Amino acid sequence: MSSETWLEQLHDNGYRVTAARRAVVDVVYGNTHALTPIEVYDQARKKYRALGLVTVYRTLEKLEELHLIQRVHQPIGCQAFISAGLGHQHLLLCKTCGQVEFFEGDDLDALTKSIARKTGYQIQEHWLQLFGLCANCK
Amino acid sequence: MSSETWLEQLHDNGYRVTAARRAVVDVVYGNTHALTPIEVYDQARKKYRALGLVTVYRTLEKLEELHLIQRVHQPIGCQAFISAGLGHQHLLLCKTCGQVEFFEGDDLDALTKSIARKTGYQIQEHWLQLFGLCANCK
DNA sequence: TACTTATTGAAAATGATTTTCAGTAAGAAA
DNA sequence: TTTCTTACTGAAAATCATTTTCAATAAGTA
Repeated sequence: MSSETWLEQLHDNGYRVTAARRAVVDVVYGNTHALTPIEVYDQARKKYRALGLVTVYRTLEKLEELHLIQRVHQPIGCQAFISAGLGHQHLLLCKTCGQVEFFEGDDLDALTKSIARKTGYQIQEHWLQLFGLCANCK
Repeated sequence: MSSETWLEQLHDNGYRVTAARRAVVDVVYGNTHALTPIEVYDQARKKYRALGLVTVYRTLEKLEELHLIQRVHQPIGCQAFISAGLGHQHLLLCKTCGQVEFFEGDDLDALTKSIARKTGYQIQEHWLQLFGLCANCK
């Protein structure tokens, strides 16, 4: 499994595989840090100087649409993206270096049902995120 | 407990209580819907026509600093604010009308410890949010 | 190899937020 | 009360992120 997978996905969905998109995908694919569009732009331009920031925005939009990346919400801002986890996964973020870990196995059924009963809401989805310090930063 | 409480808090922290701030506080205090700066501006101007949008931004900033309001993160955007809950509370949001409910009593200790062990992270805080349809909208 | 049309980067437009600034008014002190 | 300092105000300008426009280019099918 490599970044080629993402390029194939783009192709299979009717999008063209271009040098600009390769550069963006190469930066984001498998990166364990959440990156903003500008950060992607800066890193990708090291490999492909002619890249435009607009193309970064457009490519991230398509990758998100194909569920290959997902937006990361943080106290400092909500414009960063990370490779999407497989299935129902949650994020653990290092507050210092921005490193991201995925985890699953949260069991919120009991809590969800209890809250649905108390509030009368029909609960459809949940967001759970943990913040802390990674092994390196602590 | 009324919006006067918030005005007192502003005063006690060395900020002045002005007509503009009263208008903003009157709109946000006790409101069960998350409101964006523009929405606060539109509603507050009904009571105080001379209000400027800049002052709304500045007042929201101070209310957040005093932990009287908190920012609400949603799939559609992260610029809205709601009266802050007391203590450690989480949000339940109606996807249709934006109504907000607070809840507490999540017990994530077991999960948190297990993930800390697996990842080597020192976990400091967590975000939990539920989304669904409120009793009216469902 | 030719040809259609999606994609590109640059520039302009947009929208949200922040800064600047000179006039105003809150509220402490007299 | 009145005075006086200075925090606060709204308008306009500046900034920053994101989106749209557009003519040139190149992906990839025919």
